[in-house]
Amino acid sequence: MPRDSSEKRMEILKFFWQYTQEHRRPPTMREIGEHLGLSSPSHVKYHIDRLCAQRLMKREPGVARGLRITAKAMELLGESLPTEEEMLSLPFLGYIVASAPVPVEALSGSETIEISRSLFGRNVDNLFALRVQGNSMIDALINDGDIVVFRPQQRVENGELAAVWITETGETTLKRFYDEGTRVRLQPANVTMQPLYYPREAVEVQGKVVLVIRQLA
Amino acid sequence: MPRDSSEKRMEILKFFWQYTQEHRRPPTMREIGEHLGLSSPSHVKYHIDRLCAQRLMKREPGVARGLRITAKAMELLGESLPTEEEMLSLPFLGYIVASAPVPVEALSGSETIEISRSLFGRNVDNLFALRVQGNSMIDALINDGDIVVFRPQQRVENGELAAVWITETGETTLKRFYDEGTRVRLQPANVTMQPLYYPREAVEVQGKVVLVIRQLA
DNA sequence: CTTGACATAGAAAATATGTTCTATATAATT
DNA sequence: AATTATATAGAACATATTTTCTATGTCAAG
Repeated sequence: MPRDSSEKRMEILKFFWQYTQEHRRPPTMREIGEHLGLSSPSHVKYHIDRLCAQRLMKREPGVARGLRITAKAMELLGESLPTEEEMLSLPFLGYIVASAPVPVEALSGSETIEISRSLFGRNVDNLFALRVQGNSMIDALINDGDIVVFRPQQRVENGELAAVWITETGETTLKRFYDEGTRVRLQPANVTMQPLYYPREAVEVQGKVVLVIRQLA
Repeated sequence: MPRDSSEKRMEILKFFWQYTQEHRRPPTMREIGEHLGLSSPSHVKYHIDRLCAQRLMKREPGVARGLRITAKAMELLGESLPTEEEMLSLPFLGYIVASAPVPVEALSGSETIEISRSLFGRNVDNLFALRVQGNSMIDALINDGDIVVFRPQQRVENGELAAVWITETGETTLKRFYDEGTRVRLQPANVTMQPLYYPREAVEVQGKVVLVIRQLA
């Protein structure tokens, strides 16, 4: 009885995707058939051929498990295929503190943090991540323990959140940055804390905050 | 001439990885042998078997292209394997508002958001994500536009951030949840806003906040 | 020097898997 | 009513792939 077989084909795509995720290899036609309850491999091939005609799948003739799913099919499935290109592996450089910032030496750890590319804009070069220690940025909605991702840059607009390197102490701190002409003001985002003032050449902006991640439970 | 065959094995791992990336399926032993210049499949199997013994690869006997590379091998290769298992594809269900919460119907979108598994604890079943609209949770450091990830659960501790379904309006809202015996209090985290009170059976906790993500630039 | 572990090759056998062919049934079309 | 496209099954076949077996050459250790 020819039921709605477009649904059946969709089921094939879905199964193909699942199976590939789980086994790290494409399924055979028989495996697909088994899942769908189709008892002959030729029957599966029949549907596969149609899926290929619709450009929802692609095959390399003659190779075992030589099936692929196309981007078109992925859209149809509503999956955003998390390929390697979609993922960024950011260096996770340790802690950044407001009061007693990390020495730059610490900025060489080998840990990384994986974050989906889609959470960022165009330029994702050299992004790096730090974990915030202390609650000096609480008014900027950044809490103790939050992970902050920075885009490296030497200049930021006044008032932006930035990682700032203080030459004389060799430490880096997270503050709101204000260039006031004769000096710069590093402003904690916490009403109970006082700003720091430095000559402009005594500090160096290392990057600006582009993402904040907070783990709760 | 028995050269340094540990290097040869490394080459196998490397080729396996490359091939898998490129073709979206594991290579056969013959394909590996061809690449390495080994002329017999048994020779390849010989090395593969040793790689398996070292737990650098894994196989399912009898299945064509039934090879895998282990995490241990990935480390060896210096690749940070952003595999599917390391990634979670959470359903991104739309917006959640405090004042005028989304109707449940909206909770069926097909968008997803990719987040690294490592940002979560043990249980990552059925996590889902919403984007916050409005600033009613500002005191909880959750801002307009933030992405919030929930773990589905029916009970939360008093004071925890929860997605709560209000039966009569058919809407879901993000609040601090307090069970006060005769009633429940849904408390916005914004001093300028008043709490909502409901009979306990009029609301249903849908999940608790486990992650907050804020994109800045 | 002998022994044994390792690296290699080739062929043959055993399976796994894709492909082709024949046949049947239903639904839509002519 | 006849025709055609679609959906399905089963068997047989061809080929891809893994697995087993036998052999040979090198090297290190006894």
